[in-house]
Amino acid sequence: MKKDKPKYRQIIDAAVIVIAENGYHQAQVSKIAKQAGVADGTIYLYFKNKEDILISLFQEKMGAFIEKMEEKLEGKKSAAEKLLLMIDMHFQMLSKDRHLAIVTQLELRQSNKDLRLKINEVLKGYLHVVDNILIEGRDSGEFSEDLDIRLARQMIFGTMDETVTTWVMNEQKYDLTALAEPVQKLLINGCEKR
Amino acid sequence: MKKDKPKYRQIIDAAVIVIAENGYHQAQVSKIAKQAGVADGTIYLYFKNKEDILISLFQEKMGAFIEKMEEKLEGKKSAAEKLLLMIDMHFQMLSKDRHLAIVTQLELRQSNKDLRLKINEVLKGYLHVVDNILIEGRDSGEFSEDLDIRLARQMIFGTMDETVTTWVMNEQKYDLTALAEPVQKLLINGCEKR
Amino acid sequence: MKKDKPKYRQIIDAAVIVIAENGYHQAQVSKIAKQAGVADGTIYLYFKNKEDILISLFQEKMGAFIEKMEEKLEGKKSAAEKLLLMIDMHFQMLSKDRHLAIVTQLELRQSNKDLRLKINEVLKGYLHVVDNILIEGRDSGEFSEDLDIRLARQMIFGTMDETVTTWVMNEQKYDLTALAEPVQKLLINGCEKR
Amino acid sequence: MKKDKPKYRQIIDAAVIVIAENGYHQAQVSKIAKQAGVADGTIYLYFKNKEDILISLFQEKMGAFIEKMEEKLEGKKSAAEKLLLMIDMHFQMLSKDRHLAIVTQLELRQSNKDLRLKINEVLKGYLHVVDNILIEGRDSGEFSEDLDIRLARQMIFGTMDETVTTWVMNEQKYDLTALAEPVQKLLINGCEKR
DNA sequence: GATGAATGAGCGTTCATTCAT
DNA sequence: GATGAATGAACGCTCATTCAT
Repeated sequence: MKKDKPKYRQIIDAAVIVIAENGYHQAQVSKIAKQAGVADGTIYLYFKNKEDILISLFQEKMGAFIEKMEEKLEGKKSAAEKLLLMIDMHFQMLSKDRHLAIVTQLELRQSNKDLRLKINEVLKGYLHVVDNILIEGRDSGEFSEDLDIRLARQMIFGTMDETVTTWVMNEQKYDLTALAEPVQKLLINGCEKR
Repeated sequence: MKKDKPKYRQIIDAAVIVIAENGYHQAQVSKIAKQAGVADGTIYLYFKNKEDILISLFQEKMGAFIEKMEEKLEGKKSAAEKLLLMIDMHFQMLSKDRHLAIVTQLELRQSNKDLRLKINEVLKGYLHVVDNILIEGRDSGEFSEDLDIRLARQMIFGTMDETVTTWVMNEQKYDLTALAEPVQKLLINGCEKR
Repeated sequence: MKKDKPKYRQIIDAAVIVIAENGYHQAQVSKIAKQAGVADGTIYLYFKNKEDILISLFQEKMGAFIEKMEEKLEGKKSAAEKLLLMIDMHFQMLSKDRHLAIVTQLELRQSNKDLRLKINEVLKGYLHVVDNILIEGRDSGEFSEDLDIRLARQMIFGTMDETVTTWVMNEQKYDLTALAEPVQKLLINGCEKR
Repeated sequence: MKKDKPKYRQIIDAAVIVIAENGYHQAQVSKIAKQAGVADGTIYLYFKNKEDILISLFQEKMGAFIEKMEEKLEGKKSAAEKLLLMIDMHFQMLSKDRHLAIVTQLELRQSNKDLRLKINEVLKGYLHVVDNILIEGRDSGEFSEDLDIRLARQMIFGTMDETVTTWVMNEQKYDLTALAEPVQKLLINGCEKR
């Protein structure tokens, strides 16, 4: 399996660094190869084409993240707790790897529609995690019984995404993880005075 | 003033159509010129360069939208009503112009960081509209008194954006405007049962 | 006659200034028109095309110069005196008009072969002046009897031209006219000790 | 070293031919690549840009020429002999390569000021050769003791250049090398009868 | 005569991908 | 498996010239 050979990860990690430091459109294959310490041609022994590097990058990082999250979520009882854990892990993952944050929030979005459709495919795993939390919360009576799962999921995703993107655009100047709890509260309670 | 001449709008409208139908990276200047019914060189009598077309496009469409919205908002009393009006107008604008929806939600995001920074500049006007609604709601006692304006704004923006993008990615198959009210309710009440 | 209308000279003078200040390749017709205070299209009422402006420029400036020189040369007796007068007038003309010097020595040479052939056509008048001085000197016994007129003319032209070009390239920092006499002596006596 | 690879010379030689046959402004990179038998992109593995081809062309041809000349000059005793050798070699180099003659005398002069400044830089090596001959001649008593080296150099350069340019403009119809001796005599003796 | 908006042909350069070694 | 030299398609922009007013 190619994915288990050291050069596979080497190239993906190089791609994250090169894209974060140079921007998507200045991340030429030759630069990634140089950063990875391999020849240009070697890239094509491990990836079908440049797009394949980016999809694989997303799959590797996001796949590992979702797996880890599902594990941890089992330890939590209420939907509210699960939601908080998810937001917190999401913010922590991106806080820890500033390169990855830039790549996922800014650079990878410059890819064309095709690539983004494939990225969405990967995101479906994440989506199911959110849906499960929401369904669980609705069925247990924690959340409103007529909660529209799809809309609620879009609110949760959209809010987290906007929060992280704003943080990246502000050059990661403040502590993102501190926002996990207030964001969770906001998502659960909404704006209204209670 | 160049902006008042018919060819200015002609070119911008052509750009929206060409970008929506061909994608950002396949929207060559010559294609836009052809669609607008002018010569390639004519473009440069009205715009500094290709990027300038895109910025102007965004300014024209968004600027007009924000203006119209501010006018209409004056007629509403409560913050909740204003929020609903804003979401509804936002969804209606993009529902009415399917090309514009594709361009703002998918294609324009492929632009480089520079262009996106300029787009964000334009968006600041929208941001103020949201902030004003939130502040008003908080001060009037409608919304929670310790509402974090910045976070709430990110939730509102993020949710609307995610909702529209999902709709566009699903090829605009369902009625987006029907979602305005449920989205507003969700933003105000959150997920929790009350 | 178009040449007698004020706009004809106006445009030529504008061309000299624009070319000297912006360089040959940055001397667009629209810039020349603006400098001349006329509309772009007006240029084409007085000149066939852009090349025609440059040829006319050269004809006007050089034609007037040659005429004036021929007049003055009549007052001189010896070929040596005539040679000195010619060199002196040549250096003075270009010393007085720094823009013209830049245009003839540097910028106009960037024109294509066709234009330069036409410029050479204009220069033939000058050439005859030199040839006449040389023939007169040879026949009067002042100059060597087996002087190769063509070679001698090339030496004189070449030396004057190189001297002026070097002066222009050195940003006209020293007094060119002071070189007229030493140059004439050098051309007459050569390098050898006598 | 890129300069030692065969394609480096191949491209330079192709540039000489293409420029000579099509003119400076019609010498597109794609034409040069085709003539050299390489792909367009290959040019950019050996040269920074189009201008770099032209500078390198000049450096290669002129650099080699000056080196060869300095070697041969050592075998000559008197300044007069050295001057003759230099003129002869200059005329022979350009006589042997008709394409190169066209390029250096006509086409390369159409380049912009930047390129010509770089060409002048290369010419400084040649300039030193001439200066050395003149100084030697003056110090040995062969040439006039109050010879102005700078002016004399301008005369020699100017005369050679004008002679070659006239020959090229006359489509190289006569034997240029036959003019080496008469030109040398003229430069040493001047016009005057002795 | 004068205007100036409109035209449209033309080209240097980049970079993902290949393939002989 | 690994290399890296070679490939060649693709495009934004300029500016001399025209012509309807």
